[in-house]
Amino acid sequence: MTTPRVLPIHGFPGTEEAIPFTITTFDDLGSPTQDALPHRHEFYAIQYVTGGKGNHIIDFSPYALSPDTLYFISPGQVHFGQFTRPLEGYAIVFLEEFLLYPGSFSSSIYEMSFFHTVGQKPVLRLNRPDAAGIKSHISAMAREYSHTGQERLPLLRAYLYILMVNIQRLYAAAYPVQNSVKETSFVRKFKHLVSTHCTQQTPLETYAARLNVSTGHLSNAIKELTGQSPGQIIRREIALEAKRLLAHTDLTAAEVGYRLNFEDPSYFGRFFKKATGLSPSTFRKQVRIQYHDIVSTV
DNA sequence: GTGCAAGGCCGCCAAA
DNA sequence: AGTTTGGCGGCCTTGC
Repeated sequence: MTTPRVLPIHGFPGTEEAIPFTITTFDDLGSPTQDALPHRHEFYAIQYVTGGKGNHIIDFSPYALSPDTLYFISPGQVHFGQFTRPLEGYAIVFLEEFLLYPGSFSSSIYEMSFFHTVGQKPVLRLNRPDAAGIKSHISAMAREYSHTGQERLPLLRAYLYILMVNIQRLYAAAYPVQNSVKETSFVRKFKHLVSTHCTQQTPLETYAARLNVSTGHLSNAIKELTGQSPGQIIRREIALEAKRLLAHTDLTAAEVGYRLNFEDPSYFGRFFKKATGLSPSTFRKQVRIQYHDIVSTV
């Protein structure tokens, strides 16, 4: 198997209608080969798995697939599946703007702690009664999706919102944190901004301006809530992007560095080693052995 | 919010 | 050839 030269980025799947929202079963999704290759999305995805066997690898962490489990993929995350039995269940995908349509709810995607997770897994295993509730809600969503008429759009938005608030409650119970939703949503918003801007050299003031706070407040708040300085978080995100490119492309280490705005390959090497404990080329070898193992042991 | 000093980051160079 | 390590210094970030 040859490594693709570039890492695929999937835009919103083409639909006959204009709304950035779809719900499908994995059967209807067609070629599972697409999901078996490392790729990333511009959209959010909630996967409700009811059957199938294998592993789902999200940004280098493998998660065994099991029934009655939800998987949350945020924009930019590199993921792929290794299936020995095809997936069963639903995939719900949407863009953030779907929640922000005129007349929609004022809530923000960043209030959902299962997207842009801060330390927690992007996975939620449901117990039997919770799974039944989520499943019937998603089934109702899928039915509404196949309808036509004016009420469809507001209903789908409402269904999605209620689904996410319900998931949020279960997720918060599974992964308790001490900070409030408002505080952690600020962190998630910052981290998402960082993940989309870290490949350019973006000064701290730009992030602060986007978040409508001063640089001083940004530094203090992020340090307070995460224990890390903004700079540390930015560098961690850059290191993650470097890992993605090393693992999934044929770019040389120096080229990966250039892409991430490192003028000097030698400094990039030192940066990467400090962040991950491994040199770029050792990481590349190691992760490919790991993935090969996952492929062959499943 | 402002100022300042210490430390860490980042780029240049050499060498293995 | 490309990668990795190390020294050196300007300058940005951090934390008081």
